[in-house]
Amino acid sequence: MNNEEVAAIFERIADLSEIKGEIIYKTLAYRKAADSIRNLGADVEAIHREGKLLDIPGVGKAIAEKIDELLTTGKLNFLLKLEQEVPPTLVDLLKVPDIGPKKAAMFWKKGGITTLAELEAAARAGKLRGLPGMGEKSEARIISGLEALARRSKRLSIGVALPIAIRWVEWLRKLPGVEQAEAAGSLRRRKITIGDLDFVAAARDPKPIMDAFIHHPEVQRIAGQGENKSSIEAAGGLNIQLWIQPPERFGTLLQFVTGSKEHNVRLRELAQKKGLSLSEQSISRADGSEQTYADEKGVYAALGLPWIPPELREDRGEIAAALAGKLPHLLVRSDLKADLHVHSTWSDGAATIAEMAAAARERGLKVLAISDHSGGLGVAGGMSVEKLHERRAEIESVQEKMGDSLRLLQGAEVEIHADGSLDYEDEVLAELDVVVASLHSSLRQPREQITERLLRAMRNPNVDVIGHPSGRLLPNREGADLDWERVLAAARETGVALEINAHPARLDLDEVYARRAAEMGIPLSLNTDAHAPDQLDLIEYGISAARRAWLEPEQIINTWPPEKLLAWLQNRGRKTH
DNA sequence: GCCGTTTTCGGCCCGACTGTTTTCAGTCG
Repeated sequence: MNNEEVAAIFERIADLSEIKGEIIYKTLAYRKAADSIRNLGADVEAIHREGKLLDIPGVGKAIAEKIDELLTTGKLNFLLKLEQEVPPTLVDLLKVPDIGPKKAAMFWKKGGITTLAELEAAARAGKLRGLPGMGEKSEARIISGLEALARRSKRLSIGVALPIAIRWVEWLRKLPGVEQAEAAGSLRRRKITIGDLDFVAAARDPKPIMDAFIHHPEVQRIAGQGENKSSIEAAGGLNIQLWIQPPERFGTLLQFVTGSKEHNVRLRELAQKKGLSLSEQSISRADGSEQTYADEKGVYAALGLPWIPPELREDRGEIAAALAGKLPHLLVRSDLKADLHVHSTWSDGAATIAEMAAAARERGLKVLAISDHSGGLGVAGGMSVEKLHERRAEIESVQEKMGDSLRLLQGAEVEIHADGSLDYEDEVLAELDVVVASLHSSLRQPREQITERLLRAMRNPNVDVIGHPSGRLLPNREGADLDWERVLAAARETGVALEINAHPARLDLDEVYARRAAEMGIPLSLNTDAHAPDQLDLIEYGISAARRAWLEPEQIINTWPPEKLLAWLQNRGRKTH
């Protein structure tokens, strides 16, 4: 079982326990454990083998035993029993807005409802309104919620969500009375996929702003409206929240709405230990006095912490690091000197080498590898060896024109065949300055096979970088089922760099493995995979991904001074394994 | 069910919004 599967089991236990009416702190413990497992970056099976399950935060004796049973026998009696007590289909009801564990349990016990279909039938027949705590309005909200659920978009990739969010923020900032407005929530933390959009605004009088918000032309449904907080549904089932506080309370508001929820819980626990109470409005003392904060920095300072960058606010150790003065100094765009993975018209790119080079120079890069596809990838118009040799002259000619301002490298993105062999012979690879080896096809091979395949490519001393290692496409296509323990071990052994592909549909290597890889001393390479000049700006998404992985500049070879990077590339081929 | 620079037992974040159970519970972030 992989981490995701184990995590999903504990989330299921949490959902069912909550409906069963188990004390809330037990269900929170299951959720916390699920989260931890998902964020491990290491294989839970490997940790199990080493007998180190108790080292996982939020995993104690009881949960460790459950993991052990799960990984040893493939099933979990505790869950099987739970599913006898609580109809498993009830967890589907929790997805409906306004239905939580209490209502789900009530529908089941008092109304005999266990499935979404039964719920909808009962609601439309007017049979919900007689149940405890249910009136006509609640029944109508359930129907509306069921419809919203059907319309609701899947999570958006950050590349789709960010431009939408920017548009809304600009609209908000133009409203009279709005002194500040920001996108908060998971978008501000730059998660790779976004569920809802959350905006915060500072204003003296919130009413006209809330009014404008719920009457925005894109609003399809008003899910809630109040003085400080309103919630709407926009086109495509996208849910959007707006929170408003006066300017002097904007700091606590922005902090609160940025989240994550888990980060905020830790922060509030910390506040409590200091005899303080943190909310979106202020920090208050036991005597009732309160202090307001216009910016976030003040909020963190009041708790004895340096400001924590939003990308780190996931309760993955950032508060402990902040307390110890050991927050990473995260990568910023100006740190990046090189892009080792861009395409040109020699394969499936839209721009010439000269155009890509000019765009790279404009953006302050010092090194650019033209890494067109090898011949094997038919759809992408990959280069035959002959074409590759022809291209060499053009790169050299553009290099002459660029002079010292930009160093162009002869590169290729070489296809890793289904058996792990590469698309070009070793002699051809050896002629190149940079070899990025990537999986594009047969991604559904079984774990053992696809892992071996990738490892074979990594062990080729001509390979410098493994491009978008998992091959995932966000938000829907899962990556290859790789044995990450072996992949990371092989990367450490061979010294090959793992790519963080900045394209917002990839962001691959995933942040949890990127963080672990960096901790293991594995070099990482942050590249755009640009197929046109303006796609060089997609690097922003990659930077966010790297920041979420706690990466510091020196862990990314693209930040190295050009001489150091070139020396590293030249020495790669001579490595013995 | 987890966890410990106050604790191995007794805690475990805080407030807005909604609808209904006329004083509060449920849901959400």
